[in-house]
Amino acid sequence: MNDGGKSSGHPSRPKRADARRNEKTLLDAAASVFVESGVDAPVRDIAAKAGVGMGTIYRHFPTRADLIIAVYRHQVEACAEAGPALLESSASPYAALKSWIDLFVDFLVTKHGLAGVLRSDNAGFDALHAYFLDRLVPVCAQLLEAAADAGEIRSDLKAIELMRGVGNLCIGADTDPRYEPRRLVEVLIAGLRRPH
Amino acid sequence: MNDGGKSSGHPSRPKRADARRNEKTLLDAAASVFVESGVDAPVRDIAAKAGVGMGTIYRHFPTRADLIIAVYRHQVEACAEAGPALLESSASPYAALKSWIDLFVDFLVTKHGLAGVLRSDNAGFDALHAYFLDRLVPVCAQLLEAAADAGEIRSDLKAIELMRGVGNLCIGADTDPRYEPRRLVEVLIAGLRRPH
Amino acid sequence: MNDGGKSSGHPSRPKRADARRNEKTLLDAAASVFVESGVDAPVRDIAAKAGVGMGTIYRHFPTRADLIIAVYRHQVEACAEAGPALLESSASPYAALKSWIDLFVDFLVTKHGLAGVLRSDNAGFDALHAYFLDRLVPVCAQLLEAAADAGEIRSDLKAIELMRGVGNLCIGADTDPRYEPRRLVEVLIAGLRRPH
Amino acid sequence: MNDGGKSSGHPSRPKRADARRNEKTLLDAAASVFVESGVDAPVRDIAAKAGVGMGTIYRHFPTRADLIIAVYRHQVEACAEAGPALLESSASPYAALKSWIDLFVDFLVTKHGLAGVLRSDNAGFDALHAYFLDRLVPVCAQLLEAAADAGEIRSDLKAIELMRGVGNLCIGADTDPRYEPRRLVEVLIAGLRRPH
DNA sequence: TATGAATGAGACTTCATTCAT
DNA sequence: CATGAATGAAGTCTCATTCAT
Repeated sequence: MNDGGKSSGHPSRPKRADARRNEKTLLDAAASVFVESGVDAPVRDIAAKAGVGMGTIYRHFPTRADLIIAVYRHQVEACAEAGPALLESSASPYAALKSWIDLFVDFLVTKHGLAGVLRSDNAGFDALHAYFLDRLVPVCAQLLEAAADAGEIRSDLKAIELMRGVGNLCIGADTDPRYEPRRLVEVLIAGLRRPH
Repeated sequence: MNDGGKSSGHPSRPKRADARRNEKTLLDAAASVFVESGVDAPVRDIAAKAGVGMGTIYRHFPTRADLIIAVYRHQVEACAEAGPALLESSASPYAALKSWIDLFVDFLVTKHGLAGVLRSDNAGFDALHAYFLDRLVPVCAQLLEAAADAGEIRSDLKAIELMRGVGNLCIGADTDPRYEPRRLVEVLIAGLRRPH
Repeated sequence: MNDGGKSSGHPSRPKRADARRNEKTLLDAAASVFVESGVDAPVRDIAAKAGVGMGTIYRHFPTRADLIIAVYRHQVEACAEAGPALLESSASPYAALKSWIDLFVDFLVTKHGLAGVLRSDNAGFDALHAYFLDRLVPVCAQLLEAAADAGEIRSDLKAIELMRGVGNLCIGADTDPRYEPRRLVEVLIAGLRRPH
Repeated sequence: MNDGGKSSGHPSRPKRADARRNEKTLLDAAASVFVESGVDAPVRDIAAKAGVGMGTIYRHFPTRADLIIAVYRHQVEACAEAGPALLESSASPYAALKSWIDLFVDFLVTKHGLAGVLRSDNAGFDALHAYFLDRLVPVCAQLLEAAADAGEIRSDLKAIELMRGVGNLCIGADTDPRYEPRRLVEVLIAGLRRPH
């Protein structure tokens, strides 16, 4: 994981520490600017925020999609890891589901504009979408299945649908302070309960 | 093309006759282009779709907001009028609410991108938003109240919240064929049912 | 270019009274708008000021140059006629020259932007320029010659030069209240006095 | 212009020289195009003349005013510096004044359209106007005062007025070969001579 | 003949992206 | 490798001018 004093001629060389640090800086800057100006923010703004030249952005993330994907990968990872933990520590699978959804909502709402991208169907965003779902849907599915198995909720709604719905409900929450998605998400989750 | 009942033998193009319905044409074209490209679609595209010059757009709708507002006013009117009728013809207030929401969803989903604008808080869109809500929220509120009075649903969710939620759930339904908002809306509406 | 009512085989037909009145209205409106917005003012503005459609402007003055020329012809006529009268009523030819130049300056300064056009070399303005000079230069030349003959001024400056100079000195007087062209014109005229 | 400490090893320095050369090119091109088409010339034309993209214009001069100001600053500087030198090397203050005015006229006439801007009162041009006067008026005032002190000329005309007058007399000299402002300026300066 | 809606060229400005340094 | 200057496509908006009624 380091190149010590080694120099040229290395096949398949791991990234240098400073390069990784640079990439981290870029992602933080991009996330921050996305929050302020949306995912269409000028590259120049992101570069400025990161304190690097625009060329550096392009070096690390050849296309805007790459950058956005990287930003989301970063965020998604943290969320995904929280899923199983909640299932273990909660009173019931349904409670765990609710808690995880809350986490998911917090995540989306806090990260300004993220929900908006989630719905995007722009070419090149498929990769983001795919990864996002690949990583999070299983977690959600696990929670959903556990609750269904416990007889707490209906079992005909797929995890991907639920996540999409929750994601959509979060759209615009950041720009409109009057909009409170949590209440609606609560209603949505309530709608999952097994009908008598 | 047509002479609208007039049997005059004009050999030349009835250009001016078309122009009389130009505004309608413009609205239809704008709605259509909005569906395909969103409300930020180039004015030129809308003009091309309508078969008119760009200047014509600006003549009728000086600002983009004016155009969008006009497009929505057109759509909203039809939807709003359907509300009371449904309440009368349905088996129960809750059924009427469901039907109206279905109508609303159809409306949003069919008119691609409309849901996206509904959430916008851009300057100048306030007028659109205001009108939209002024016209539709009372209708929804009436249905909601009727259902609440009948004891069919909980009464702590405001019409504006519900509409916002339904609107959000419809975002992206047009561009992603895999996404079916109706199921989620159904779950949301189910979540309204009075808890036992 | 413009030969009044003559066209395509018609014998020179005099204009109808109402047509002439209409043209007068147009010229007044154009002059007024030129004062406010300059000679590049939108045709629509002029039409609005005159209370007619834009097409009417174009009917009477096919090109912008035609309109401007007409406006100036109108103004120039009045100024030209004042020349000989002043020569007769003044104490000396030089005094008459000064008075006429004052008149000319008043005319230019009052009619906003007129001086600016006078210097223009745009195609189509040649006709205006030519007429303007044809009508005014002889008047100025008469005054100049009289003063030179009286030994009051040097005789090596042509009328056309002097008028051009005075015209130029008036440029911008309308838009910049701090600029007072009369003092400079006075110095210029003083510079004409026969050197001792 | 070298980078001084060449051995210091600053690798991120060389671009500046190119950019500065570019700016010079831009100013020259703008001045040239202003001469041909006036200060309202399309940015595209200026960019084409300079052989650069339009964006380069905007990078260096965000607004048109900035560009014009820069063009004038460039020209004005050279003229201002010539003032004191002339006062020292001329036979009399009046002679120096005449020479400087000649220089000023040459400057204005050569740089087509410059005189036209001098009279502008458009918003944003205040800065240009202010700088222009700040830099040149004192020079002219110095010459004027010296001549007045020497009893060669009347002392009631301010430098700013004289410059404005000379500037105006130069308007159009470039586009109309028949117009020779120098003769008129000579008359104007002659008009300054102390009357007996 | 008068009207003014429609047209569309043209000017402005912004940024994504490339590439010389 | 990093930088940021340069490019130029794309979008907005304004009017001069035409022409159907």
